[in-house]
Amino acid sequence: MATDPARTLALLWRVEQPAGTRGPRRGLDLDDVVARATALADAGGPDGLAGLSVRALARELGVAPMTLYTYVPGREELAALVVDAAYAAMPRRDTSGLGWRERLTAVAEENLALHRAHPWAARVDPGRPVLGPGETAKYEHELAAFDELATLAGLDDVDRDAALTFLLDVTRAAALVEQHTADTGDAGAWWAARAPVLEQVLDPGRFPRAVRVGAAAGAAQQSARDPDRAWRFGLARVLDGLAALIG
Amino acid sequence: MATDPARTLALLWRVEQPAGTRGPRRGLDLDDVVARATALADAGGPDGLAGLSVRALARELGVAPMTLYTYVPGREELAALVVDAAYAAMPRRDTSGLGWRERLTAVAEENLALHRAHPWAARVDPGRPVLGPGETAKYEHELAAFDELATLAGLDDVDRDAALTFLLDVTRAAALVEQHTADTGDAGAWWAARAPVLEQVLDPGRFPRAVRVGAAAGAAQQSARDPDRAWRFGLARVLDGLAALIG
DNA sequence: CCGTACGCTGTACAACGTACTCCGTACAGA
DNA sequence: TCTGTACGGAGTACGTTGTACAGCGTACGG
Repeated sequence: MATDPARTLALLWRVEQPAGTRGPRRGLDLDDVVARATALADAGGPDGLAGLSVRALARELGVAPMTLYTYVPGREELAALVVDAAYAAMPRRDTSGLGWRERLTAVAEENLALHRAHPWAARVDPGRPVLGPGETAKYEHELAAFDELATLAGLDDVDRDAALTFLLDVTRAAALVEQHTADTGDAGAWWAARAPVLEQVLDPGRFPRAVRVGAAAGAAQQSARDPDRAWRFGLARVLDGLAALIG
Repeated sequence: MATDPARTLALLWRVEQPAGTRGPRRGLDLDDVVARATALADAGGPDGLAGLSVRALARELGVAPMTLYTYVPGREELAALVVDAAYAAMPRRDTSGLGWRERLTAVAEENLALHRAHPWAARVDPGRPVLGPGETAKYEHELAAFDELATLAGLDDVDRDAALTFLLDVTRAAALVEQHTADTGDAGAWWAARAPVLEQVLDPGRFPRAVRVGAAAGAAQQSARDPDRAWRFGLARVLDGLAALIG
């Protein structure tokens, strides 16, 4: 694999070289390839993007595996395209004019919706930016939501970025927990399979808080009444923490 | 693979059935296997745990690949053992008696140290608890750091868990960003490889904030002066957000 | 009308996890 | 002391992965 960053970026932004007109016409469209890959990843559950295989995608597209390599340099670049396309497809509420708390809440909700639509998105390494058009548009939109807060709190650009990262981190983490409880399905079965060993081993004398709090948190997460209490807790804490920056 | 949760838990807690005394003695120690696996994962960088292979570990231990399957049911369980061992090995400062801000800061710093020692630890899915002795001890220790805050703010057990999750999420996210800038190594080279395309494509008219803030944040992360500013920002926000719960 | 650039594919290789089968060891019971 | 058997370990093999390479056929530029 080349893994040439410039080539990957050119692919993401669709600024490939003209690609001479000789030979047979392409049978596929890059956007179709990415759309099908996204569907496959979605079908693959939380690890759908990691589990996305070139061969499976080729089968889906009715094409030989190696054919995909004329569209995309390799698996890694394909994943980047899928991620960026998901970012590009996010609905972005126009919240200009609203208060900063509402704007930040909207951003958080949009990201929560993303993670619900594409469970694998929560496993994308946030430390490795894709720098594609989708991610850039998302970044621009979300930074705009901080306009009022940045003014009120006197945030410079570095802090504005940190504040956004802060908000997204908490949202992603909440999505991961939510997915786990959803995957678990029958919560009783999950615990039932583990209880025999845990009862033998989780000594309330050694781990008083862990046993008590773990049981409470586990029960709360699985209660249908309050599925996203941790999420709302985190969001409220984020907003309060940022509010403390204001004068 | 069996992937029997009870078997995995028994393995983690070392409460395997006695295992009759017939036949040759075991040539390896499970703890050694896990220690070597940890070393291999550490050497593998950020994706070291995902990239840890049974064959490579067997080679390292001077043993046939299949031999490892008499110690561990499969790759997944091996990974769980590695993770739990890393949690178990974390130094845990005794901060009882200190103020809650100091105690929470200590917890955050311990986790940051973990992520620095084992970059792969930041990629462990926090939604899928391992429930081993290491994780349990870590959980107990960290919950204890919230004792004073829970009293002052009237946190119930569910909120206490959520608050801890909140703190750890922000820490993990900061570690991921830090790792990225560390991996990047020569920051100039990273940007240089991407600049030609980005300059062509990042229109400051379309993405005014993204271009401006992105540049500032990128520069700040790579400045040696202020490597963990985002981390301290996040931690301060967490503490302020939690402080708002008091009275 | 040809040469050539290009889309596409079949084959092949290295690496992976792990199921199955066998071998030799060393203890339990006689 | 002898023997049956439980058990640790290893060799082989299968199906999977990403992708390098070489060839084939198509359709346009000259």
